[in-house]
Amino acid sequence: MSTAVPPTSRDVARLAGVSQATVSYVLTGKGSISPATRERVLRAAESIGYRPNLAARSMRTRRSGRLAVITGVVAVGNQMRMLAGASRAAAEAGYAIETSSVDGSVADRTERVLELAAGGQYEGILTFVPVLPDALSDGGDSPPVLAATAFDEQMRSSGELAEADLMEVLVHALVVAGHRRFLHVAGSQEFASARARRDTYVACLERLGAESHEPLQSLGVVGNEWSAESARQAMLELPDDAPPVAVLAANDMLAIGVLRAAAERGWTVPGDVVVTGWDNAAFGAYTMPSLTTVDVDFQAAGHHAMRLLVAALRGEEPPARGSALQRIVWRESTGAARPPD
Amino acid sequence: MSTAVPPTSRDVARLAGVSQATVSYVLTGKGSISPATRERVLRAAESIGYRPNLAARSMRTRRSGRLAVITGVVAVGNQMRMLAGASRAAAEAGYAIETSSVDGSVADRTERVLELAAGGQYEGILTFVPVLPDALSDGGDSPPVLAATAFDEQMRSSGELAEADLMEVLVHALVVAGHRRFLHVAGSQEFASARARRDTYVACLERLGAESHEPLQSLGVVGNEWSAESARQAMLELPDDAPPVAVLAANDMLAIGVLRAAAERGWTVPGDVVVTGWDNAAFGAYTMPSLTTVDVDFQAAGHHAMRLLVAALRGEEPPARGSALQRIVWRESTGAARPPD
DNA sequence: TGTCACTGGTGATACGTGTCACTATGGTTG
DNA sequence: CAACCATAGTGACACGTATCACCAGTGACA
Repeated sequence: MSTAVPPTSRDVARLAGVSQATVSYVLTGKGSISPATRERVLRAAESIGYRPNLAARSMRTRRSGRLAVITGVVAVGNQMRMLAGASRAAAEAGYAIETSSVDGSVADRTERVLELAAGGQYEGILTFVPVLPDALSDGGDSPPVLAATAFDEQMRSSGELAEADLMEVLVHALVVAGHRRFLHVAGSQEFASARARRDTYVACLERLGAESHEPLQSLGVVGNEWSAESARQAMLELPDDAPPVAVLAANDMLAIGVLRAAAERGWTVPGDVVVTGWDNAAFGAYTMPSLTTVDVDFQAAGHHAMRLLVAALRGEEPPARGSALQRIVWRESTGAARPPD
Repeated sequence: MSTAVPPTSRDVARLAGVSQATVSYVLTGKGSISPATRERVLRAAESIGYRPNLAARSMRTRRSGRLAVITGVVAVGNQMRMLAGASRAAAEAGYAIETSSVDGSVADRTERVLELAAGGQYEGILTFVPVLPDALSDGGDSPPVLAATAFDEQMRSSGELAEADLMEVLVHALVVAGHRRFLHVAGSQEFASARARRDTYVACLERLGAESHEPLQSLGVVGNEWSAESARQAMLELPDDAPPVAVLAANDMLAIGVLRAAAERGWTVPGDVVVTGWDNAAFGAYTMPSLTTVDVDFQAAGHHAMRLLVAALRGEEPPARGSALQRIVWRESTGAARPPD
């Protein structure tokens, strides 16, 4: 009752009255096979529930059909959704993905990626957590390694709309709403997304400060990790005369730390302080006050990342990204501020 | 420069001056090989960077060495951490895991699991999201399918400490603190964890109601999904004379919906209402007030789940779970309530 | 001394597939 | 009618490993 031997292509061949080679040609669609025979083979395969043995196929073709995805346990973005998108894209391209979770320092992660790349059982590697540039490659001798966190830089260099551009929109809207003093709570600068948001913030404030008629003040940039606690600490260290101030946090986890600290200091939000986050985490709509944030389509991002990887390992042109993946969600934490239009 | 053919066991054999069979025996540790020869083979393998071809091995052994993990995108627990734990356990047991993300109804998920099980390329399947019992099996003809969400039921039947028992501790502590009116906001009853928490709550209140000198009132159980919005709605529908009431939510996402609704209704927490969550989500320490919750070691849970699966497919006894994976984290949302000791 | 058990190792084979080289069969053309 | 070609299909082989059957040598023991 236990081990029913799975049917092979020879079984199918016997049943269809053809040779095993013919079955193989039918299934790969490569040889020249008459429609009648093709039909007969397909029926035979169907009838006995034949499924090609992937191990044998992969030995013959020397392609494993497997991709590795490196995930972390850091509370950044929504890796679960990215994974879902990547998983779907991989399936569409005929690949299976294998997940490898890794924490530790960026050096540890890089080490792990190199190890996986050298292992030779993956055709490509996609990482959701940052690694040192040494590990990244787009082909050649070793399998391509792509960092999903490096998008922004790629896009920036390729002239596409960078994902952090919405940071400018946020700042503009807050200026229009009358805010003059700004603070950015940055995320771990290992992440390209954190760097992009920070850089955009800095550049934007500089430019506005130069253009503006009224004096615009930046209290600078604080923080260098993704934890709510670091954001809270940064807020608690602000001088007493700080508010009113507009705090732009690099993600929602930092933003909730800001909210908490404001409450602890007796500052009202959005009265004394306004706050924005990023990522549209599920809890953000239910904090008091609810959190203005940037909604990111993580599933689409994961899907796109995987398509980029597949394109790279097939030597195809990288697919263009679809429509905008992000939009600002205005909520209570920014008070009356709204987009200019 | 492109395709350097990877070395095979024959290359190792030639280099070590032995037969290919000997190399195989050394690497699998099965034959009788002299220490000297073993050493020589290992050195040779090391020197040319030999790695066994898994496809060839798996064809020969008829074992794929691969397990599938089904994840969802539902905001329950911390699947990322569970995945990390499961990933580690699988690696320890010599298996590779392949992730497949699936959303949709429980029927869709079940369909997908059955499909993967029938595919024949996985030796076992672990699912983090609930599926219909039809799909679950622990061996026999098809590969074993184990639902990581069904733990509680297994533990309950085997007499171990059930994970929902801390619900009783929560209720007790709140009774001691003087609370007399209770409400449970339940999660999706598809999940065994949600059912367990609900059942424990109901049983506990019934028992206390019978024993107690003072009248204990349960406002019943509301909700049947994991969304903060459903919890909020449930709270908004409470009659005006409801507080003071102690609200025990099935997880932190529900709890933050409760907090939000309480604020909207003008009820203070923990003054008018006290609230507890579950899972110790990262945001829970930073809400206003911070959230009393149950800390769950998801990584250990995922690790344990994978070990159960591996034991099942090897026909071994299921490993006993280690020490307690859960503990209550008392925070502001329950005011002065503390454990009895 | 003959035999037995044991150690350390070899040669051959099968796993299931994709693909190369080749053949038989008609059909078309000179 | 001979020569050629396209079509449809076959037989054989190789991929890299694990394992079975077998063999040479060595010491122990009757």
